[in-house]
Amino acid sequence: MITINDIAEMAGVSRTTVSRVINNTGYVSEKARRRVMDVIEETGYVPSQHAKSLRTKETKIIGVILPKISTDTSSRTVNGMNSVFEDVGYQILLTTTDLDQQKEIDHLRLLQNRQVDGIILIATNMDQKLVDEIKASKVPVVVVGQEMVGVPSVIFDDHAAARRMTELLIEKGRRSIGYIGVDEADHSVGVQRKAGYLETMAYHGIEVPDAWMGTGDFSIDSGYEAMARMLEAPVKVDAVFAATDRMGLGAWRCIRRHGYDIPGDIAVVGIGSSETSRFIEPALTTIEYEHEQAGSEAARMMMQLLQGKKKIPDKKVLDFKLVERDSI
Amino acid sequence: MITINDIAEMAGVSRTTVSRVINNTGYVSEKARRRVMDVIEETGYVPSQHAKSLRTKETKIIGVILPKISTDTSSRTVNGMNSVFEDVGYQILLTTTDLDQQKEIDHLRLLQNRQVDGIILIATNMDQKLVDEIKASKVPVVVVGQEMVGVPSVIFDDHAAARRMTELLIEKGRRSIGYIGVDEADHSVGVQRKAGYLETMAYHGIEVPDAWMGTGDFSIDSGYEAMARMLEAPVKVDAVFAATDRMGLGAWRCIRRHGYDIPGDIAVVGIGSSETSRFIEPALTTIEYEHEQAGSEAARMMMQLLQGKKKIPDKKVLDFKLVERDSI
DNA sequence: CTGAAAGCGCTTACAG
DNA sequence: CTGAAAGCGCTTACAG
Repeated sequence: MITINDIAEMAGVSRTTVSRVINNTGYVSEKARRRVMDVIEETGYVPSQHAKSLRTKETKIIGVILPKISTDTSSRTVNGMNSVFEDVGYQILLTTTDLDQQKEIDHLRLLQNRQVDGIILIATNMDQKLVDEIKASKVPVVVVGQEMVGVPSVIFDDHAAARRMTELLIEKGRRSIGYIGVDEADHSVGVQRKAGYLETMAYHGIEVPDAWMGTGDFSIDSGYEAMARMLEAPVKVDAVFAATDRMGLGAWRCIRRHGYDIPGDIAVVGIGSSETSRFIEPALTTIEYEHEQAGSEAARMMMQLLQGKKKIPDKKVLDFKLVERDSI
Repeated sequence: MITINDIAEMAGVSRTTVSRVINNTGYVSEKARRRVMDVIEETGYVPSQHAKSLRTKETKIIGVILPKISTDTSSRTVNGMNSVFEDVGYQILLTTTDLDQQKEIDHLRLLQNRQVDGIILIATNMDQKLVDEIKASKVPVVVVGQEMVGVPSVIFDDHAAARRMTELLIEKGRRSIGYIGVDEADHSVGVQRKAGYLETMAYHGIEVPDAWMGTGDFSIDSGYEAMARMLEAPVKVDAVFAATDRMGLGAWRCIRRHGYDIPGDIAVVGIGSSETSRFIEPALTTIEYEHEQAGSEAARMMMQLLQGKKKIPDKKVLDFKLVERDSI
């Protein structure tokens, strides 16, 4: 392996000078600079990041913790982060938790050991242990997807989105609107979306029997099953609002399998704007979140944190877009 | 920051001893070990990976170059790699090329500077410059998705898959089978799949007019457009084979929009087994590749390379599965 | 404008 | 079983 010492020797200067031309810092005579450049060019020398990091305490690597890599949401978010980090010469070190809460904490530690400059966590819960771990972090942490007080976060307005969607259903003349949610450990999806739905129903004076409230686990199948149970409710629903598109897809399929018409008998809506939801006929009405934007916002926040800007906003709430299609 | 020296001092031993207990190497008395362990425990000390890497020349990080992160294929492949790397304490450093060929080369270099232990490249082409760069790499490289002579690769049998799919269509009584492919720079998808189709057609003595051969760019829209052109061919097709599910989806939609029945008038098949292809009605007949397996195989190959095993297989060809559904 | 020297936090022969 | 010392490849005051 070729080192800075080799270059110095070949160029007939000290390694201090080589370092200076590499980093474009301090004074170097044009003649010396040229000689060094030439040698670097012909040897293909590249400085060791480790040696550099050891000295500077900087790695230009951002650790990213994902709940699951194989999802459209994750990949779009990472894509957004990548677009800003790339421009500033940062890279991403990815880890996945596979929805294991303990792993979120493990990876938080692991990444710090890797001496990443910062960590972006795509969060699915707000467990107190997790929050503690984040606050104890030696490097800046930005959270995406869940609002954590005291931690810079990028979130979607789940509450407003759910309200808006429920309103839409009511505007369209639906009254008996069922809901398929998820566990409340997930504050954004489990709590906020449900609250938006419930509040809007209450606002319009519509009572919601228990049988209209289903719970799934994000999967298509769980949406199917929740819907199947809902179809047996004593008071029939004329619409169903699934907290995610995938569960909405399951409900959609279930409704058709049971011989009902969409939207004639039952309207179906979701949140997430997946490709499949757009492609089926009738296409699913949904809410579109800009995950790329969430990623790039998180990255921008991280850069500000890294630049020592103290006064960065504690949270950034992203907009959503209602996508009205045939299922309604 | 707390270092090995602090631990040594607090435990009343030399840092050599601390290093020994951390790495579980050499002799350490039980008493000393315990003292060191205790101090590490209570201080929460973690060794600096950079200092360690600087000495050992090992980083336990594998660089992964992806053409595009926002695709099902990419994420499943990374998932597969992750599952094996995780067990052996390796992590993944991700970069994306966004289908820019120059970036593939740039990232290959960039990752070496990061002193990754190895690089896995999900390849979309076999440009000679790229091959040269790979062969010049200081660290082991494994390629996924394209066969590169002299470079350990994990590939799918695209040729056999396309043959099998064409055969199936013919078994079902179709003769006028159109094809929607992609640019030949992509050897696997562009060349191999088309060859499989063409050979099977020739084997059965079916002539293929130019108007049956379309080209897209992997997108749904490009499949739609290629199909639209094909529908105007003087000799009508009674089936269409798209080289990817996404283009197949476009063709599927185009056929229906033009008032034809699937599979009554025209059968549609693809390759890739995407979620949407499963969900539409009639569901798309397709070929399923095990991307997770491709990822884990690549990771295993990498580990063997890293362990200095010289005699690893030059390539690993993965199996495929025919998924017959209603579109045929 | 340039270089000698110290130091970043580790590991590893070597000597005891 | 243990420690002193050298060295990994860099950067950065400091002195000239």
